Formats: sequence, structure tokens, C-alpha cells
Amino acid sequence: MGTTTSPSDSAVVTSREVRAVVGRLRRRLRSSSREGDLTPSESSVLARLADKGGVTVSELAAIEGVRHQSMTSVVNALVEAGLVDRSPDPGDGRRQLVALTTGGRQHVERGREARTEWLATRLRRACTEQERETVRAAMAILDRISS
Amino acid sequence: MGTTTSPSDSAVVTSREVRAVVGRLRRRLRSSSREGDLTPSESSVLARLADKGGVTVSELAAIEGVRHQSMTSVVNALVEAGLVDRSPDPGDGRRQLVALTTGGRQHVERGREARTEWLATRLRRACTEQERETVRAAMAILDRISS
DNA sequence: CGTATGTCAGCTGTACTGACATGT
DNA sequence: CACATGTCAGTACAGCTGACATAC
Repeated sequence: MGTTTSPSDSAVVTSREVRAVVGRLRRRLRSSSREGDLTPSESSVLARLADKGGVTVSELAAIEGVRHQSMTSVVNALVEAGLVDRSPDPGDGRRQLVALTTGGRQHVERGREARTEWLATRLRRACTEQERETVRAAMAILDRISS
Repeated sequence: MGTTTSPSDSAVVTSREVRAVVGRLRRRLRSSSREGDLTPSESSVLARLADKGGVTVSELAAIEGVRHQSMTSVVNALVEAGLVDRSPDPGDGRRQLVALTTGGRQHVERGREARTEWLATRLRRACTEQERETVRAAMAILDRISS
């Protein structure tokens, strides 16, 4: 081998690096996420709901970029944990509005105070502001081309 | 809410964006990976073996950053597909050396010719060279702080 | 009726831990 | 013996599709 794909192809090289880093980051983010016994998906949805409650499952699914069937099970777990609840939409009988319970709101606020998130800590301690800007710029690019 | 976490904390903001983009990219990379009926993990291991065969399961696990138990099942799938095989290490009876079969090698070479990888295509068509450089720089930073 | 919303069941892929066997 | 290597079993998480009910 060796010829494989021309290593000078910038797009291919970049793609490989992105794949490798995404894979590694994913494992790290998962393994170091002890944010109060919630799974990463659950934490993410909870944080969304803190910003904007009264949302439907389908809307949450669209925001997170997954199917509504997948979002149902995440919401179910949060309901069982007593952190969110569903209430019927008065104007549309098909809809169920999801919102934080009092306990859910407390959970979010406690988490936000106490959490020393692994990635944020690393970004703060091991990076310059310029490096963080580079990362944000790259995220914007990747977000654009992956939507 | 709205006040939530001080939005001026560059590390936290960057961390959130990285999380969001990693999640989305992961889903996209998975759903658009039809590289010949292999799962992403399998493809990745196969590509490694094309560069360097005669490797143990534990070494593969270390390279990919997973436990050896997890790597065992990936290798099992490739063995069952007839793409790799195990052979005893003559010098150490505990070890099993994993290498591509003829069919496995053919598979890799066919794949490398035919594959128009989703991410590489996007990076080529929707990005400038400067943007790709930004992405690569960011990957280097994230790789550094996640190791 | 078709469409949107939601739920449940079942499947796959990934990676984990624990238990165990075997060889150095 | 401790340690390295490897396998298997069980579990958890995340996402998918398909089937179905209900409401617009």
C-alpha cells in the first residue's frame, strides 16, 4: 500500500483527522460525564428545557437532530426521574408539552453551579483564547457542512 | 432562564459547541457510512490492518482507544466475514496475531478506489482551503487536550 | 382522507464491567 | 504467584425502523 489515497488531498486528510478526533472525544465526553446520574442525552435535553420549556417531543427531536421516536425514550427517562413532565396542549390535542418540574429545575441549577465539566476545564486550562477561537471557528464550519 | 451560565465564559461556550457538533457529526458519519456493509468500527480496524498486519487484539484496542474486550467483538465480526484471521504468535503463546485475509485486502483496495466519503466530499466542495486548515488546526488542539 | 404527533416494540452498533481460562 | 492476553456473558446507551393510535 502506501499509495492508498493521495495523502496530499486536503479534504481527505482533514476528514480522517475529524473522524479520529470525533471518535476519541465522544468516548471521553461519555466516560467523564457524571453530571448527576443522567446520561449525556438526558442532560442535553434537560439543559434545553431550562432555556425553553413547553416544547413538544417532536420539536426536541428536531433540535437534537434525532427521530421523534428516539426522543420519546429520552423524555420517558426524564419523566420517570421526576425531572420533567408532560401536559396536554390546550390548543392541539395531539401535542404534549414537555417542561421541567420543580425538581428538574433544581437539578439544572445545582448542576450549573457545581459542574466542572471535563471539556470546559481542559479548554480553560490548556488552551489560549486564540486556540479556543480556532476551535469555535472550526465548529461553525463543521456545523455548516453537516446540516 | 436566559441567565443560565455566564455566556461570556469562552471555555464553556466552546465546550458546548464542541459537544453539539460532535454529536451531530457522529450521527451523520454513521448514517452515511455504507462502506461495503461494514460498521464504522469494522472499517476502521480493517484500514489499520491494511497499514500494519500481525497485530494483537490488545494493540488494536489501544490504538482505537477502547478496551480489549470491546475490540474482541469487532475482530470476531471481521473474522466471521472472512476479512481477517487470527494466528498464534510463535514466540508468545498468549498472543493471537490478527491480519487481513486475501479477501480482506481486496475489500480494502476496492473500498479505497470507490469510496467517496461523505465528509471528505463536503470538505472539498463546501470549504475553502483556509477553512480546512482551520478545521485541522482545531482537531490538533482537541486531540491534544483529549489525550 | 392525508398528515402530524406520539407511543411502544424490536433491532443494531458501540462500549462498558465482570468472570474466567490460559500462557509467561 | 502476579501479570498479560484473550474470550465470553451480561449490561447500558443511543439511535434506528416499523406498527399503531389519536387528533387535526
